[in-house]
Amino acid sequence: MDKIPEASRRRLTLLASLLASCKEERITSIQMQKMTKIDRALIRKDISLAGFKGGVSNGYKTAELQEAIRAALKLPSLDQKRFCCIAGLGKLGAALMQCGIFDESPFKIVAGFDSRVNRTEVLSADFPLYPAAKMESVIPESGIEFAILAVEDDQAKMMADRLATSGIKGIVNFTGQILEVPDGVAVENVSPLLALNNIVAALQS
Amino acid sequence: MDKIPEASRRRLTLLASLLASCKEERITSIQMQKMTKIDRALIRKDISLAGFKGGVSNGYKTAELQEAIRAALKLPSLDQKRFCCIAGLGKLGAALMQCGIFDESPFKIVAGFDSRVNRTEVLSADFPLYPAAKMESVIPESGIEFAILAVEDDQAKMMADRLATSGIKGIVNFTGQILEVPDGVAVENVSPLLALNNIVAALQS
DNA sequence: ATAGTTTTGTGAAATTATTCACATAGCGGC
DNA sequence: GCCGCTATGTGAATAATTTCACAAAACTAT
Repeated sequence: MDKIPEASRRRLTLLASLLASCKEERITSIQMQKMTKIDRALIRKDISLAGFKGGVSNGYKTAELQEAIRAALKLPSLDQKRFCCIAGLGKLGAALMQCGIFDESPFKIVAGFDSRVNRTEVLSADFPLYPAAKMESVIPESGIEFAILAVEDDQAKMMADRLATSGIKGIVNFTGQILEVPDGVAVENVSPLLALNNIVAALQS
Repeated sequence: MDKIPEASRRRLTLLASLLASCKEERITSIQMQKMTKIDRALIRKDISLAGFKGGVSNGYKTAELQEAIRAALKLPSLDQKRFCCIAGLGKLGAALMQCGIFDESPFKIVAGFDSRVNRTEVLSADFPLYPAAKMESVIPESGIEFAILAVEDDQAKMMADRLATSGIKGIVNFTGQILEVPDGVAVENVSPLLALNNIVAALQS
């Protein structure tokens, strides 16, 4: 149960997500392979890496396995919400904050930031919106750990720097820019453009 | 120049994206390492895998390297646009179609779909919006290859099935559901929730 | 029970990926 | 043109991941 390698971690978070929306009481490595395209022997190895041993001849108990993976990866649960902010309240940022995607999740948006004052005034949310100048004070004071970055590309670098300076531990990057961040800050690139390029590249093989 | 392994491909698309927004004329593996956190020896190996040999003592020519990577991965360029659609015109889908993120890209949104007729009537875009029932006919007829899936979670499975049936080759999945798709259809999961979980898991190590 | 399936958990083997290390080559200054 | 610096390109070494294959365990049905 030492350190789980990155590739396994990513597969395990995917499995956790799969299990979260699985309605069956039990699930086998074969079924998980069908959903995720991950080889079933590898799935079993990953589960074993996560320190779980509960499988039997008709598979794993869904709830038990999910809980084990969440524990191994130290994923947050609904009763210990982790605070996030949205940086950039353009069309995309505004939609992300309003679309309710985080409602049932262990993550809670507690602030929004934009460098254009009129965005923070025009929009409304059930958490406060601040001008970007307040980032450095609001983020540490509110215990915000993670940021959704949805600014225009030309502001991405600057905003990422400021988020890092403010003590943010992870950035979900919706911009098309690759962010250079200090060690200890994790970046997850979810730009639709990058995703499409990855798809095109994958189809070639 | 045979087949590039998936891990290398992903690093190369990242490099391509980095190069696309790099204003310098030349770039070295050391600078790329600083931006991407990929070891510079590995970056050189990947570039070599892509079949490029142009580096010299002061690095690679940015434009040349970018072009070589795009060619090796067969990434689309601005003069051969690839057609996409958006499935799900809720807050997030509508924002994605309006926020202009694809404007300067080789991808072009040419249709939007939603199962709620009033969404397709209320919203407007510079491409047509259709009720979901039209998917199976519009997608093949318009030459649409890729889809952005931004429906509610409870419709994700059904919509993914229908997209696959309609001949879609790749899905950028914004939903929290893991999609089971036929072979030959690529899925890229960009759910912000999955991204946040990956970040939390990464920070543990 | 018992026999027949099914699926896990895991060492060992095979494969793949990454890092090392260095010969080679371009560039800049003198 | 020559010397020192810097960075590439790449075999060889190392490390890691994935696949294989099978004994052990647990269900099912009779």
